[in-house]
Amino acid sequence: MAFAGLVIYPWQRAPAADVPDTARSLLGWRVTANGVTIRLTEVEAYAGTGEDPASHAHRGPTPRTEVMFGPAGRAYLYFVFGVHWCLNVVCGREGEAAAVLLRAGEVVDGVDLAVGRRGNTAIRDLARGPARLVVSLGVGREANGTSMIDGTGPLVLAPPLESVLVNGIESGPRVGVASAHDVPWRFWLTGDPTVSAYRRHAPRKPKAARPK
DNA sequence: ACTCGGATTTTCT
DNA sequence: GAAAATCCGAGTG
Repeated sequence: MAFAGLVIYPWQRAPAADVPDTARSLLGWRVTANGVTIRLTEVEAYAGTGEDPASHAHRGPTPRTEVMFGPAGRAYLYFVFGVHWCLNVVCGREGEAAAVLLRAGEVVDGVDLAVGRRGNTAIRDLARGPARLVVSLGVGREANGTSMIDGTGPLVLAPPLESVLVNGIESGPRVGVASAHDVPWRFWLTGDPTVSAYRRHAPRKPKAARPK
């Protein structure tokens, strides 16, 4: 019997260059935190320094992206648009900076808790989008840098209990990124209702005169 | 059903 | 100082 703290999944040993394959393989896995479990239905891959201009780590380590350069299996949470948190699983070897963004999933346990955190929302929209997923899990900045493997942090990432054969897996361009529209590194379960709607990156409106 | 704009703060140039 | 891996509500067809 394996010691929980010593479990190493194969993708944790994979190099950063394999992050698209890792992302695809994580579909159907379960993320649990604070009484809510979500089955992943949509993810995106981000590669490390230099190769992927859409990655936060593209220009090398900074205080924010430091955790991405650490060992695979930790959580990388970032704050976006001054409003939302999004959750990534760090991938690649130490010193590399790949990550998989958890974009959407189906709440399979703790639905009541998730509804309490998300407010009046359709069940299937509870985790339909990266920021929504984080709200349902009830995590925030305190989870950044913690392991998602060994149970020492609030988040636990676990393989599917049974083989979750579905219709299939599709891929396409990543959502909302300001560059690299041509890289099909978004993966989702075909036809799953909890997959978020694709939106092309919308250019920001030039700043209007500020009232007051 | 779809499009548009605002919120709000961290990060890096 | 500007941009950012988003979400929600309002307005229109």
